[in-house]
Amino acid sequence: MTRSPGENLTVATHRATLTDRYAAWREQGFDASRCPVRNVLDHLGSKWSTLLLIALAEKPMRFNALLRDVPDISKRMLTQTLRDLERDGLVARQVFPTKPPSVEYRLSATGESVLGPLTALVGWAEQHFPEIVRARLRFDTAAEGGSAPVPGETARVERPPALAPLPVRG
Amino acid sequence: MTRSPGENLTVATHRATLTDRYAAWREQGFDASRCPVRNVLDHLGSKWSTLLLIALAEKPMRFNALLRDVPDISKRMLTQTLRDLERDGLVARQVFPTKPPSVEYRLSATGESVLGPLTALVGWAEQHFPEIVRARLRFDTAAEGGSAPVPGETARVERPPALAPLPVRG
DNA sequence: CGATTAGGTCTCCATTATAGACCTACTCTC
DNA sequence: GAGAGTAGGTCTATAATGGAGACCTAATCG
Repeated sequence: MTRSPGENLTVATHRATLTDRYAAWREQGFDASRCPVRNVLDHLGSKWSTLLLIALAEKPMRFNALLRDVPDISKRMLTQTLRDLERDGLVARQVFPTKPPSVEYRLSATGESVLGPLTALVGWAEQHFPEIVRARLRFDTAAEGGSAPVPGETARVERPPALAPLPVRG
Repeated sequence: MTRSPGENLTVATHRATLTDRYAAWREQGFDASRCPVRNVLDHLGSKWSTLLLIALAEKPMRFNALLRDVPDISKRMLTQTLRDLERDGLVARQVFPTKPPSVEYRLSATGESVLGPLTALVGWAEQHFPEIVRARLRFDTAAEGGSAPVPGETARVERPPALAPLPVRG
């Protein structure tokens, strides 16, 4: 489990773990209400959730502080995302009886527990970001410079064809 | 870094890391094109991406195999999600010149490298799933059983008011 | 009295997701 | 050689979601 440079072994382990989990979900008919990926990760993956969790990782914050801190978010989305996070128990909302009542949001224990996986993912994203940008450029220029910019083209075989021919029929 | 039960120390580390990263993004004006969270994680978090990555973690698959395997996905979304993943370089698309040309999708090296963080996140999701379900129930019943089911209610202060009074004004 | 702050809600429009019909090319069956 | 089936999609029409910004309530400041 120590992050050695030879990741092949750990990749195999992850593969196995995920395959196993996936099989289990399948067996349950992929019931959305029982599949953690569809149930939990969908929320986490939404545009603002991660950003808010990271913002709140530093310290508890009030509504308008978050609004200022996460520049492009609208009030509506902030409210809704915070509600979702609160509903899932990742964020706790606390109202203080000040003259205009102030509301503070903070990570719950559960919310803190997600920081680990989240850090791993953010680390991955930062590490592979240049690579991904390059891939996008390649893809986009390939799409433009392809055989024909005509949009009505079906089944174009752009990339070098084959290695293992795959059975022609099932 | 060894997953000991006393996670407080590691939580502090993650907190620090994320806070640090967040500050860096802020300094760059949160430019979306430079922020890995907004740029990369958004894609990964989309409804189908994770599921497809997990499906492909097991073995390369063809279009219709994926369509059958991930039951609720529509053709259009499968196409689009695969394109996105291909564009980001996480998935490689390979066309075989069989009689009806067949297309195989497989994880690229980059795609494999995300399995680690992904496994961590999936593990977290499965581990905390019951907890989250409970939180949701609590939240939903609290919302229903609240003072009034009338939808036109503003600024309700449902939860027990205060502890630290927070400065009344900035 | 009018302006400002806090913490939202509400409405409206634009974007995105989804289902499902359709298409092309080929093979197999009869 | 007509019709059905398979592979890998595209296209269209509609439903759901996202986002900008107006609006609301209560209190305090000038």
